[in-house]
Amino acid sequence: MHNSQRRDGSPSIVEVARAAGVSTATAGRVLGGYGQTSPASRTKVEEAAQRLGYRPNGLARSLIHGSTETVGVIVTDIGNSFFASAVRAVTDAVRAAGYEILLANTDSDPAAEQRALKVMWEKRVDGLVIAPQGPGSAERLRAMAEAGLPIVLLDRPLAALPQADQVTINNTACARSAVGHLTRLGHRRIAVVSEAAQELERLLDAPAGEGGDEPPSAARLVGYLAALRRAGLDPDPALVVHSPYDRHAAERTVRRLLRRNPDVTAVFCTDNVLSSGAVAALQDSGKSCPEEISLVGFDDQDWTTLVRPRLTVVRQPRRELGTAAGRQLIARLTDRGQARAGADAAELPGPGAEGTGAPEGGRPEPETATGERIVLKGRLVTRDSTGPAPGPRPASG
Amino acid sequence: MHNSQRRDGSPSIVEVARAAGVSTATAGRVLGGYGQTSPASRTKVEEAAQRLGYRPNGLARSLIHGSTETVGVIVTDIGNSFFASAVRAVTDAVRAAGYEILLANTDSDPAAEQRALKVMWEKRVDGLVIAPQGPGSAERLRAMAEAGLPIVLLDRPLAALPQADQVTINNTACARSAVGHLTRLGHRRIAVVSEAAQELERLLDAPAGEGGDEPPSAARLVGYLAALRRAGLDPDPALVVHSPYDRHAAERTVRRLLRRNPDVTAVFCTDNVLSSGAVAALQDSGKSCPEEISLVGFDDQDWTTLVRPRLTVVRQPRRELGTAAGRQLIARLTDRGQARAGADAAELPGPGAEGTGAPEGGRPEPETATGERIVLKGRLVTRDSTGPAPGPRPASG
DNA sequence: CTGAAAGCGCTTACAG
DNA sequence: CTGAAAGCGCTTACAG
Repeated sequence: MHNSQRRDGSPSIVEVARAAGVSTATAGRVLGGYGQTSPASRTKVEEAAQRLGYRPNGLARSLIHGSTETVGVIVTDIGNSFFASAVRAVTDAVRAAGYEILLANTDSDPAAEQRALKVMWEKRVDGLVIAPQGPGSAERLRAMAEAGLPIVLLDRPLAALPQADQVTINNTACARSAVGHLTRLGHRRIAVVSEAAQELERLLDAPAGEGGDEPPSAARLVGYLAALRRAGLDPDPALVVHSPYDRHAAERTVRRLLRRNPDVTAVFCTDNVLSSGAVAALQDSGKSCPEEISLVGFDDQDWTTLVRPRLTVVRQPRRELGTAAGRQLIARLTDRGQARAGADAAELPGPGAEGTGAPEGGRPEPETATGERIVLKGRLVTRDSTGPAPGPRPASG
Repeated sequence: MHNSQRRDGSPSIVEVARAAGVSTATAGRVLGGYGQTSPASRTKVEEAAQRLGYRPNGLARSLIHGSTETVGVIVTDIGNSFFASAVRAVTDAVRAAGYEILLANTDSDPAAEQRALKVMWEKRVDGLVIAPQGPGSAERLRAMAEAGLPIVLLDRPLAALPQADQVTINNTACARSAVGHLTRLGHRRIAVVSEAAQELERLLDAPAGEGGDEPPSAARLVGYLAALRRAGLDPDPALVVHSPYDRHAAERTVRRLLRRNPDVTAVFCTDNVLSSGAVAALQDSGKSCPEEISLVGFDDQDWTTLVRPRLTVVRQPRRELGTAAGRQLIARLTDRGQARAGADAAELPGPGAEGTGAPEGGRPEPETATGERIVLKGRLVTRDSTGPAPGPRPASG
């Protein structure tokens, strides 16, 4: 009456074995569905298990197998609609292969990231999908990567961690396309709202049109600069404004921008929360859109077709990003180091995928090989918030 | 060279013990931070652990302790902004107490829910926060509840599972307030878009003004009916329209509604995705809002102040809901069955909390006791999408 | 097909 | 303070 039930009320395999009159090995084989068992012991064990309310203990199983069928997913904020969509897709992709996810948010706090990594590692996740914070993340991830834990970087690359796979979108090209749209409409005073504005100096020196190793915000700023350059325009630091990652902060920032630079005729926002702040600021500014001022947002959220004018945006394939990341991780977990999720990603509806740097087999240690680079394509969706530049100046090619 | 490193490359406590020249018990005490250890062995063991790259195995620890410091969180869709916010808050609440979360989506599919529950149970989560599907969920959860697993129901009650705690909002009162606002503005032909429209018959017979045990959609419909009744209006089944949980479906539904019932002067939407569909439909209808038609949405999302007219909505405390659910679960996990998160919830900024049915201590078996009922308050936020009913009829009431 | 035994990596009484 | 031993719940060779 005291030792036949464990503390959590669930009997172990030895109780079931005893009740069924077989050894624990046989009970284990029946209940775990491995090895050989006779129909006779099968019925005895199953009946006993049923009667006692047996429930397998995944911890013991994982301890032996060395795998938990669980992957860690670390993002900055699951409350952000971008990550909500992406994580949903990651979940679906890995769950289809029988994996659960352990979720953590970092709010871009290195300490929180560190803590999440430590806990997940101790809980023995089989792999990791992570939207890293920045260069520091590479240091935090290195030991895990070197120990052979499959890691897929989501949305943000990490040049210092080449062995990890990464799934990103072509941010620079997207931004170039958005701003190119504006220059073709004749705009010459084009502002950009960016989280990476402080890095303008550095990015001005970046090789023309590249930004593959930059985080999204910086890569988009590179695209902005490239588009200006192509149109023969000089970047004006006063029009490259920084905003914290918060809608109301972005609203204040844009309001101030427009007040101080009345000649601005177009604004490009480099992500979803900055976009909503900019819409609010514009509505408040008294300027008509797109007649007096044009606006391009980032990330095609539902509300962008509900506001008036409908917002021209860069659409990024959020779900596909998550799907590709999840599939890539699964490929690593099953193919054991010879993964090529590039092929899988190419099956995705919208975006194409470009895998590069695939390790050609034969290397004994995949740890020293370089990970997949999967780049999904976003695209400009032109709607009503962008129009010809106002004033006498004619549109130029 | 072969047996000093495990398959995952991480040495176990016995390797560390050997390297440090102590017993595994002593090594365990140092590395696990329990028991008594001398400074001498502490340094020896720590040095060895450092050198070998020791990393504790949480599975073994959990197997012994009988707890995993992990809670399951099951929602219909983390991609939905409501759950994205709520889950974020749950995560923060439980993480503050040292717990991780295992996340699953069900898409309201009973089979998916069943599978998630099974896996989480086998992985030995210490507790569960779940937005259940409906009555079937009670059956699926019963065994776990009876085995003593703490369960907190998020957003949706489950009358058939009284032992679980539940955290909901006062949906009926919110809806009554929203529709009351419309009747006071003189509207008499008020439509409602609801996922629970098919249940109208049954709900018409519900005790006046109650809806505490109904899922949100039904509870809101009850509130709608109560508000009509109070205004002396008879509900018209033609104005209670069902829509699947999808923005575009909702848009079509509302368009059809308005076409067939040109005398409708107000529409109440009972959740966030239905609201965005309705806004789209209204914009498309050619009717001006609020002059010809008023609209009340549900769930105060960012975009509701970005559209014109700004949307009048019922604001629900999404984050607080998640926080209260997380705290309640933690209370159960630490207080061992004597939890009272009602007090905690009352500390939350906005909403008040009403705990009822708290079990008064002394009962030997908490399993037979009834769980907490925490009800958070939503409220109507009046903006520009609601105005006086058009036509000759004066406002009454 | 079946069972006794060893083991996954750690923790916990129990002696000393 | 320390170590030998047993044990958490399961799986895996190894004999039979």
